[in-house]
Amino acid sequence: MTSFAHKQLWESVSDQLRDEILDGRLPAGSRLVETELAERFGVSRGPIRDALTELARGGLAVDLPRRGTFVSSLTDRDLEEVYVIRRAIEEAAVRLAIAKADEADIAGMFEVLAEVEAAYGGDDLAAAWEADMAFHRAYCRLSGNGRLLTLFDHLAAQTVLLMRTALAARESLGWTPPVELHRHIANSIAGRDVRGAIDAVGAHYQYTEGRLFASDPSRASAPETGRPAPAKSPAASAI
Amino acid sequence: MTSFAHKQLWESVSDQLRDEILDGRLPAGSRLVETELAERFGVSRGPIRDALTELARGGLAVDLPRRGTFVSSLTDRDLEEVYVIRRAIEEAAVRLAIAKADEADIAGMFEVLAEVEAAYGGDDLAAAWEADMAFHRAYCRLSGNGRLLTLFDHLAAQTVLLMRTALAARESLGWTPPVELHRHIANSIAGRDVRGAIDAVGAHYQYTEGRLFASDPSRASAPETGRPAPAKSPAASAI
DNA sequence: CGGAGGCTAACTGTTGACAATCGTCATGTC
DNA sequence: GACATGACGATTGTCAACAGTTAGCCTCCG
Repeated sequence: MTSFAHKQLWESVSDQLRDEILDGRLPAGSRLVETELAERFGVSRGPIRDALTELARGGLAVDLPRRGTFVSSLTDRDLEEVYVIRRAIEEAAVRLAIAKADEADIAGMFEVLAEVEAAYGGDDLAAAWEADMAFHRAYCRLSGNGRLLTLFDHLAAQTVLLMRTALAARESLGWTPPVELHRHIANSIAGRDVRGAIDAVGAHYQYTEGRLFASDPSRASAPETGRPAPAKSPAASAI
Repeated sequence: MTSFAHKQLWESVSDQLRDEILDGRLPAGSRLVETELAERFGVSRGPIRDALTELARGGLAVDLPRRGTFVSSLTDRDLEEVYVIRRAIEEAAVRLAIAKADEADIAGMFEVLAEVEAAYGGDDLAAAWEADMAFHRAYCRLSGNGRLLTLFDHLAAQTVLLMRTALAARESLGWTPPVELHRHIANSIAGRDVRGAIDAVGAHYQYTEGRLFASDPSRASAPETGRPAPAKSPAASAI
């Protein structure tokens, strides 16, 4: 209860950089030079290195050994990877949430959902995405699985990053937010309908992926046959 | 092809420590003192810190700020968290593997499976676990999803760690390895039977969890009602 | 004019040292 | 006798500097 955890220096740096990356102030591909950041934040290179490691851990940056650290420039393929995992763990999350959440938890989830719908009604698309993630995060939290929650946080951050870079450019218009799909998920959880909730999550992702990859005909429904190099490092594909 | 990647110092340290943790030479709860390790490995504290960060990232160690780093001592609750996520992503993995794997991939998977069964026939339980993980890893790799694969690696390492510490003590006897469940998974993938493969993975986990938590009657089928503190850090529960 | 090779500058990987913090133990007080 | 308080030791967090490597540019040669 009491432990204020004495925020480490690198945490402040990491938080600040994460905000700038997700805000777009640090565009994808930007080089993050340790000495520059050290001077800018008024600390030594040590905490900067820790902060960059943390960003790389969350998928927002990639570290090329002896080359430097860069803001991740995620591709459609990366987003597909992220979505596969998000769908899998969110389906597990709603199953657990139904088993563990009490009425107060569910009421809180609906509050978040209302904020999402309000945000989509406004014209700040970035704020809407943030609220959208907060809703998904809500039932991941109700799963009571800490590992699942932090995993979701990492994946959500990567989702937001790509949303900003890729989607905003090409089809920010034809996009209609999946409000009724969200409500379907929430209602299924509230109604303790496991099958329905899992299907609702699946429907949500099917809709979203269909929307995102609509412009790429090669991914219509069949997966590509040729797999690229084994890629020991998962981030190697994204500079 | 050419890039030898010039293995960083911290990677060697991290690999060595990981082996020792999974071997049991570094028991759960052991304190990992930076200065000691620096002297032992003949390097400075910098690479040691990087190595410990990597271990913490994989869940094999926990870092208490200003207190030190310790080998994770995972609890049943941690194992349950791990298994929930493993089941979720492995179900997704087999789905993708069926879509993407060619015949050579599947033949390779069956080779690994044969090694697992041979290992379970022997008397080196640790080697059998390692082979077991290699089989699960095989179809995660066939998913073609790099993030999923590294996520699996982290979860598998935590599984092995807890297997050694907890399970070996209490019921290494009554344990019958799920060889037929493994073969069911492999056959379903080979037969391109998505539904069957997913169900086979589910059956495997249902069996394994039932075996592991059999001694804990409170977890028979109903989840616990009282949730502990929110636990901002997922590793906080495990010293 | 184009390309290969070497040179230079900049940055990361690593190191050793300093300082702040936490746990432990001893001491003193209620 | 139990609890609070203080000092000490050990360990981590942070810092500044050195060495090796990488990328970019410039020159030289064909």
